[in-house]
Amino acid sequence: MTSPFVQKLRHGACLTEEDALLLDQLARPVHVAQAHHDILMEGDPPHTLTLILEGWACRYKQLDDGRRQIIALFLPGDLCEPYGILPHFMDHSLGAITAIRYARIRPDEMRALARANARIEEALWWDMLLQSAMQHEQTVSFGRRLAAERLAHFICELRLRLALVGLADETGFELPLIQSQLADAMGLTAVHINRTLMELRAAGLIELQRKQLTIRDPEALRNLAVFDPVYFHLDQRKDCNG
Amino acid sequence: MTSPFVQKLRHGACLTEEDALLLDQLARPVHVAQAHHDILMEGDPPHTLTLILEGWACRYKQLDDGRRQIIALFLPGDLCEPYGILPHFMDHSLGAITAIRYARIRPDEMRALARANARIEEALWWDMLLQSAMQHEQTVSFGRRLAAERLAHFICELRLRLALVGLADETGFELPLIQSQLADAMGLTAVHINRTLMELRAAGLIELQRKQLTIRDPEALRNLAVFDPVYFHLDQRKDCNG
DNA sequence: AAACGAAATTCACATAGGTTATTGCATCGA
DNA sequence: TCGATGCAATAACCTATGTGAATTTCGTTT
Repeated sequence: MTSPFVQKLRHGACLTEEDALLLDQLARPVHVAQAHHDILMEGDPPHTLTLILEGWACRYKQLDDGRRQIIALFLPGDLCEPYGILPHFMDHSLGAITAIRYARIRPDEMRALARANARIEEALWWDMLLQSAMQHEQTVSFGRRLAAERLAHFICELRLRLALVGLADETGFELPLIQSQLADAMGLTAVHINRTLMELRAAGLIELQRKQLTIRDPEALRNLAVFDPVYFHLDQRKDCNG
Repeated sequence: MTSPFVQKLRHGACLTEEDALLLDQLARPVHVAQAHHDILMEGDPPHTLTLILEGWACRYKQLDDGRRQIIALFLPGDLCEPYGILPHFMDHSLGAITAIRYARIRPDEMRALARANARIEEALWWDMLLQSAMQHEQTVSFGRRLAAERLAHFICELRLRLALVGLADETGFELPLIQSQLADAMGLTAVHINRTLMELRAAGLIELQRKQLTIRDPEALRNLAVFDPVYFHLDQRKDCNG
């Protein structure tokens, strides 16, 4: 079984078996965190990068009056910070959504590996390109998409991200977020998430029960979202041949 | 006169005179673009990084029905893409807001320079950290801040960014955006930007006439925005001595 | 100074989404 | 079996922001 980290990075560059091994060796030892617990809090010195191995986590900020915004979701294989630098102090928190397994990686080691291995370096840069492109789409969603479009886009993007690490197929995936977490992730309220979910259900686009999201009509969902996956830059990889 | 690029990067790492020279030599030749013209359009192959030398530019996306979202503003000294990688095809457009002067830099040259010079590498990573932190704040703004808070935050952030390159002081700066551009940048409509601007004026926080933004009450503005500049990570630089 | 066009301002009205509260339904531990 | 508890669903009402016009101001050109 290849790790989700390697599995994801292979979409950005051609990695050999040896490259895969080098990456996986960095990702030790394995740590765990319980659901709803913080891995890092705003103001903490991070010391290491965080790599999610299993489960879901998120980057979030909380305003003084309690308003909370989830800035990014992290799935298996996701690096929670750009690989080359750590801030002295966190300007946001990193929280586990489900129970998670994760690794802590020192950025100087990551940098040394990238410097020594052009394929790995390429893969890591591609990953940053994708992270940043997803941030851009999020700005577009929050700024200009209606709730239903926004939710549809979110589902399409999540499905593709999970598919890259073998955790989703055409028909759906496991979505471990409750509606208030969805709300915090989408810049809406829980009540409105509920309404919008109902709307998508009524339109026959999705189903969602017991944390299992089923996409009933993929094309209609993509159309509503105007989801175009070019921003994943899956064309960046040179052909991997012998 | 040090270039705005070097001037900005000096906030992220200690650069010698020689480092500054190396960076400035990369940034040649100089190109120009007229106000309102696109430098790169969605779908174009970019070939080079874009470095803004003078004037304002922006990253934006346009939806099919005309809705437009400005994703980021680029000021003098700003690199419009992460320095180490270019997508094969742009997933967004890059447009000049004012007339601009800019340089085109090949990412392999940028990477080579960073690899050869640890101070420059550090500075570039800090710049990426800042870019990404600003994106996070934008998500918080769009998701959870009311129009007046959002606008106030935007002004505080812009002022600080411009101050880093000597283009703003405590009292204000030149803001070359018309209200419909402000609207596209903040995920609001021009009418509501107008209302909100009026509100901030009426509260005695700002003035804005003939593209000159004056901050009348900096503290009140910061309070309204709950603006905390820790996310600029201005503490990252090791002390620069002898 | 007149004339023009772009931008700012204002108005009346519409609506997407927020707020607060209630209900029902699982699940779970005692 | 019985409350707790957490979450989904829904309802009634509210408000921040959007929409689609005027109308006014202002900078620029003639």
